Amino acid sequence: MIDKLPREFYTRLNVVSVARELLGKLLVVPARNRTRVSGKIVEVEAYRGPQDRAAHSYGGRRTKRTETMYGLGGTAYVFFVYGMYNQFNVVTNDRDSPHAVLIRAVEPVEGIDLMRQRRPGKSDHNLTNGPGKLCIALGIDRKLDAADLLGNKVWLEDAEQLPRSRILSGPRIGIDYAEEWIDKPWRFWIKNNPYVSRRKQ
DNA sequence: TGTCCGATTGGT
DNA sequence: CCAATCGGACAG
Repeated sequence: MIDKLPREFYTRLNVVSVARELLGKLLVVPARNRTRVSGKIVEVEAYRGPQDRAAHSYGGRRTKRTETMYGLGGTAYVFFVYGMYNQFNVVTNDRDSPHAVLIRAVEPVEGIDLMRQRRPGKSDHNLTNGPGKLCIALGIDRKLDAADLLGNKVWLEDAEQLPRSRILSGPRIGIDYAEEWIDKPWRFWIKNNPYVSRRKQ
């Protein structure tokens, strides 16, 4: 089995670099009978609290929900929005430095039959091409909030480093309230990958 | 306790 | 374009 990404991958200081380097990595969730459901990360966004107006931790906001963002790099931050969807994030940097990377889309790799069961009626390219969708397909919910990514509930595995020429970037999605932070090009995706979420590229 | 709104999605 | 849907954040 391929090794889990080590702690040092997550505890680096620059969340934007970590976000870019997460492209191509494998997100793994164990399923029944020692099977796995997994996907290759194809789209991410960096959130650099407490300065970043778009981050939940903006201004040092520290509540029951955001507390997870203040944990050690290599922790899962799973939150619930719009009354129906979960969103999976990777906490980065040291403890008390509330940075995180939102995983916006993955390409199915293992367990695609289970993903189809969990997203009935959806075509394969529509199983995991959005942050809420991939949580449904992979079986991620708030029970995984604060899980250690070096533990056995959810983790990431290494993969080949993508050359910069295969990566595109642009502004983050759904943060119209973030004022001067709206235009930061902190969304990254793999060029021409069909599993990147829809809406402007 | 009451109000406002969201790091989205799917259907019109 | 817009409704769904409900927990989190914050004011009072």
